[in-house]
Amino acid sequence: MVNFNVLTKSPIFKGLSEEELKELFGHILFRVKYFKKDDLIACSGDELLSLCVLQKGSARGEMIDYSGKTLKIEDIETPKTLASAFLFGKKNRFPVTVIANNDVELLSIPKPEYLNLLQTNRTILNNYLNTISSRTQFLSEKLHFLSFKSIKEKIANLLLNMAGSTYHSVELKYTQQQLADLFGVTRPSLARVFGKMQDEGLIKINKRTITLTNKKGLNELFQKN
Amino acid sequence: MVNFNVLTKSPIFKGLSEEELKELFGHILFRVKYFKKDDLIACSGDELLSLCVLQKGSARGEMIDYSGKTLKIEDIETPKTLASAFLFGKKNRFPVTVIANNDVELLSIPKPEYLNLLQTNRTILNNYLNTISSRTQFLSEKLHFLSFKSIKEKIANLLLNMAGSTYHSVELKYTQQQLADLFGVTRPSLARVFGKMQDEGLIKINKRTITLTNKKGLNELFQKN
DNA sequence: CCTTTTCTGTACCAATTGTTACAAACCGAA
DNA sequence: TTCGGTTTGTAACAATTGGTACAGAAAAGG
Repeated sequence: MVNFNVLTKSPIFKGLSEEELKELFGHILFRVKYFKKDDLIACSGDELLSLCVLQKGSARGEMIDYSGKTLKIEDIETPKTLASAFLFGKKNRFPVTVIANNDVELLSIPKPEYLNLLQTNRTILNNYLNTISSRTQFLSEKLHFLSFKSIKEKIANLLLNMAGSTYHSVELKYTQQQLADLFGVTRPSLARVFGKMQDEGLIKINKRTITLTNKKGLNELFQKN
Repeated sequence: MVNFNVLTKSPIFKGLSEEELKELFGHILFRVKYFKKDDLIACSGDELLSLCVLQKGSARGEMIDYSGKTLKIEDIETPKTLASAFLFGKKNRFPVTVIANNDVELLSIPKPEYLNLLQTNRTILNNYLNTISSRTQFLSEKLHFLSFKSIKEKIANLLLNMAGSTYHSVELKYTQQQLADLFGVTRPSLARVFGKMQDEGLIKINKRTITLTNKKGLNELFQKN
């Protein structure tokens, strides 16, 4: 049975009332699939032929390596959609293997039916476009951030971003450890670079407050590429 | 004037005939904007309020750093769309500054009108969904690839991907230099790691052909994370 | 105030990669 | 074949970062 109340809270159906949803679902084909704990919901590489919305329970995405061992895990909670960014496009296949964490109810709408929904209802179209676009933008930002190779560049980028063109000092909201995790480096390495940048006269550290004493110099770190 | 012939070749209008396009464009509002060489088409941070298709000329995307100097460049050729992945989503703003390389004609369709097109014509909807989804998938892959930190991991990932589960030897289609550029590392560093992996008995190198002598060992490189 | 925990600065050494340089191997064209 | 350019293997050294450890500073809690 479709749980319309849950669906109204999902990213792709938000903004619609239960009544509107019921009306829309009266004109399309769909299925509700049931899984028990540790059931296989989808396999990495499976073609995505329908939009899948978790309306009950939670699932985990697992990466399987070449020898068959589980690698990384990502969790998918209740009102969310499975691999929504992979429903269309050239490689419309599951990037991960999806397994049920507990009793799971999955609303499955075939791609053609979902296209009907998108063309019928502007809110649903807007929701979907915003969802996948936001994801693209998130990935773009992440990728841009990763383009800074050295720790020094990462710090410079962070500080210049926080300061903008007006401010000359910023206050860090993270501990060194949190910042190190964010950068994907070790804490001592981060501290070392901070110290070196202070020695070089680029910044001045006072507790969590960092003064950008040489903005021009910080900028020049990016020139040599 | 709209050049419908060019538009039929653009990623978001392909599959439609000139006649169909003319018919569709008869029901929506749009503009054609003209730019001369080095004219500013859009500024980084500008809100994206309309879909922009290049129907003549070419443009370049420039990143401006904090001190005002130009950093990186990306080229946009004729039948393509400007920042199509940034039309929707939370941060629907230009990620780069766009400047005309020569005489440019830009078809500009306001967002609400484009939404009408998407709802009216299934081909256009499919095209757009495929376009931005493919981009997301491209970014996802790139990001996944960047998650391998060391050169050794990158090589192992490449080889295991090329070999799959059936083959035990692969032939590289790139020179070391090309591969190094792809990985974002220097050529000698890459060669060094290749040599070391051969010494460790993981692979065997014969010209461009690489035999995976120890697949299990290659896999284990990813375990320690 | 003192104690405990957390955070920070720093030192040391190992591992990895970049940089530069050079010679051998390879390959296509004359 | 010989020549010239490209590709590859390798070496030596520098720079960066990771890993580990430890002491002092700061913060939190009694």
